[in-house]
Amino acid sequence: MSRLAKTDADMVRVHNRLAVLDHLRRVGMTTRKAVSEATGLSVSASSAISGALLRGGLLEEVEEDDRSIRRGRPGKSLAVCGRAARVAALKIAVGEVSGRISDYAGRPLVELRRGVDISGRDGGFIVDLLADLATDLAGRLEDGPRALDKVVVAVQGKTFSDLSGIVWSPALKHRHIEIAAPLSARLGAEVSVLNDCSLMPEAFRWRPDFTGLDFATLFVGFGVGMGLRLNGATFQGKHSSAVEFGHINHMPGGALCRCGNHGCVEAYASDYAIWRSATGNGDIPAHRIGDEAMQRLADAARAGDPAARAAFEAAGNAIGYGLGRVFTMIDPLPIVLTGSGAQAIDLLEASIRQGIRESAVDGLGSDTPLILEEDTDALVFDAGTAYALAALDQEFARSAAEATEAA
Amino acid sequence: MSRLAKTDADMVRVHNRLAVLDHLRRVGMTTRKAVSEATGLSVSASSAISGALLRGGLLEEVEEDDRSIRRGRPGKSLAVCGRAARVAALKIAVGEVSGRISDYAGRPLVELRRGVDISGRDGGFIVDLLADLATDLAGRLEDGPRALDKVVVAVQGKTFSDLSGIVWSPALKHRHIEIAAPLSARLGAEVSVLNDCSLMPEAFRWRPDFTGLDFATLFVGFGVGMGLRLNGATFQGKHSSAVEFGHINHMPGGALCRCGNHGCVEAYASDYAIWRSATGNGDIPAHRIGDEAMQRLADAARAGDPAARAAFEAAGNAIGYGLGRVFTMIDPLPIVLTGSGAQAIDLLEASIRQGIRESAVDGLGSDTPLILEEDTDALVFDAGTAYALAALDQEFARSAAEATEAA
DNA sequence: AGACTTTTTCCAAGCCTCGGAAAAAATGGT
DNA sequence: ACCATTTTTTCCGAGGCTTGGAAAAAGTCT
Repeated sequence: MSRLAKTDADMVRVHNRLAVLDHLRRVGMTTRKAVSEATGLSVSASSAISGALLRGGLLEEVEEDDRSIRRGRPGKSLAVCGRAARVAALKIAVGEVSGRISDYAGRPLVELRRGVDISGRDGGFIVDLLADLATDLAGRLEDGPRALDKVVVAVQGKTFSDLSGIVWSPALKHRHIEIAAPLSARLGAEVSVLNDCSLMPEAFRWRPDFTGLDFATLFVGFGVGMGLRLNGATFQGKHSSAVEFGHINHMPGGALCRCGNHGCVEAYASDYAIWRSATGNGDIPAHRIGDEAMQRLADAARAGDPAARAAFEAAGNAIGYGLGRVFTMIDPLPIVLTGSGAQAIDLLEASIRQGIRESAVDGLGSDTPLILEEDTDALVFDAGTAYALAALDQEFARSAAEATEAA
Repeated sequence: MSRLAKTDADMVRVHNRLAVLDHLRRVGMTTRKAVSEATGLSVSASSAISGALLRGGLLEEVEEDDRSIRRGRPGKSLAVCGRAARVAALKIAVGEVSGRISDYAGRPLVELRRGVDISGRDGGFIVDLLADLATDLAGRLEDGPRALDKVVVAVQGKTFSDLSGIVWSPALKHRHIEIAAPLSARLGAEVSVLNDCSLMPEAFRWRPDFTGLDFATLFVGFGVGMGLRLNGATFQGKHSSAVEFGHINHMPGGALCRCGNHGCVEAYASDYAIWRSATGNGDIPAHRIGDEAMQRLADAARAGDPAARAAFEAAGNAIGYGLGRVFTMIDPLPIVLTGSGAQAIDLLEASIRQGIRESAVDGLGSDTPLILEEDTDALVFDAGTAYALAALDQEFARSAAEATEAA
């Protein structure tokens, strides 16, 4: 079996339609001419493709208010048509499920959050819960309920690499839970299940300031997780779903981690690890440390409490060494930081950078940009939505032939 | 600037020509029909493309001796035509430069090895040395000297990501040495300079048993280095050239490494580290530990010498933890091991696997296949040759239009 | 209102690949 | 020997997509 597959006219069409859609998602609104210049397509091709996508209902012509006073025929502005689809991003976390429905242009339409103790529940319950959540969300849409076109479920924990369900999650006692197939049957839309942290770089997929940029997203909170954008693609393992940054070993034979190993980054840098270290309690706390408790701990450190200060410093050190190791393997990368760690960045940053300095060759990357994103939930919803939309774009571009003949 | 570039008929042609070449490199020799089946191209297209490549001189029709007694018109076998090009793979190591010229079919034609003390020499000297080596190699070709079409220089040490030269090498005192441009001017062929370890996965590019497989190549010897093949592509960083596996931190605040940091994998697992640990000498030896010295050390360990045994065990442990960290980030991968570490695998394997077990989540990957390749030089030559040939294939596929009209 | 400019649309041409038919090159049977 | 069969190649028309240039459209400027 050869590795290179053939290409033909179909692929050219799909590729170029995707290029047009992709560009419109980035800039929001432009003319056919501008699309042509940005993509390298000829004006004729840009016009033809735009026309097909317009007839297919994926794009719409919009009135641009900002028409600068220039001579010549003004370009008709195109934009992704929100009405073309509805996608849902759902999220499973410890003690909570939440979700958001967005339109095809990526605009958020409704959001819901629901505290539920799902810890002991089985797969059927989870699927029911998600299906109800999605149905309730759809019911609250302004222009009436409407079937979803694509659903993404972001999960704390490890998911199957075929996006079918959950291998293991700290939110659940049960293991190996199938989600995609049964939920898809309930909702009538394709469902993909992914790890929340590894999904996160998708949130920046069309953000102009991140275009072409390789970076890492780092979640520090209940656990510690990472997402990587490398060579313009969100990194996905073949077996596991995630860059298990939290379980990269920091200190051989070190502190006990929830995973059973000793010395993981998470065993120093997660909420429970910081709490455990600051309180001098050697055990892993049975329940999740609340955000308020972490805030109090951070305030104590800021007030000068030595044990708390030391705990945050050890956390930053472990994160820094972890990043240094990643940078040594891959490259120094800008870091988007979120979770409770982002709230305590004042306590962590110095030791993070110090850790990188000590562990990366020539200390390379110790001055890497740290971008804070306080709202983790919004980030996950953005990421899930972007993932869903990108998948829809693919499907729509592929079936554009039918869309054309329908006109 | 959009990320997706346009596609057109030209790209289709290039892609499909590459698919045909790629398949022929894998299987060595087949018929147009078989190519069609393997690539997914129609028989007509396969035939047309083969014809064009044939006229362009990239392929040749060969007599297949193994013609099984079947009915029907026998297929004419095609193969990559060795005469189409000459490529050189050169290698810079501590105290030695070497090289090999191969034909376009990848068959080795001549090889040379030359011991030279290059440590204190500057860029001009290195370029002269490589140019002379290449010229001497070309002079020894059976069918007379001939200009090279592509040259790859594999270097121990860090190289520029634009393949233009050496940032730093343990073989050289000078830093920032430009190689590609001046050597290219001397030899009349494009020159690419890459790190030897990160290049190594290329050696397996067309090996059928590695098709579609993700794996890592691990060199343990004078230094410690790694190459990664991920998603069918050899991983290259944007800034540095290599997966600096040897400098992934193993133990915070641990043993002193040549790079100046403390606790790198290399500071435990490289020849000098093992030697230093076994002899109880705390300093980094000024000169390279010879292969014979390492053999003696290994034999001592096999004979039961406790210090030597402990040194090899610590080395294996550091490698194992390093692999565990890589596996946690990426995925468990098969490992191709080469260098003096491959010779001492009996002393290392247990502690390597133990280290993976202790550092990877659920010990995943501790049973990963370890494939030994004793001949490091051959591996590097194979890799450089494959890299050069792949680059040539790209160029030839692109210019196939001209080749066609020449017929 | 007419001249200019700029964006879109329209159309013939050029390249690929595809599918089917025809040709080519062997084997097998009578 | 000779013809039917089988299998691989080649040939040819059709279809799809992009391109470049010409024509049309839709505004400003004087």
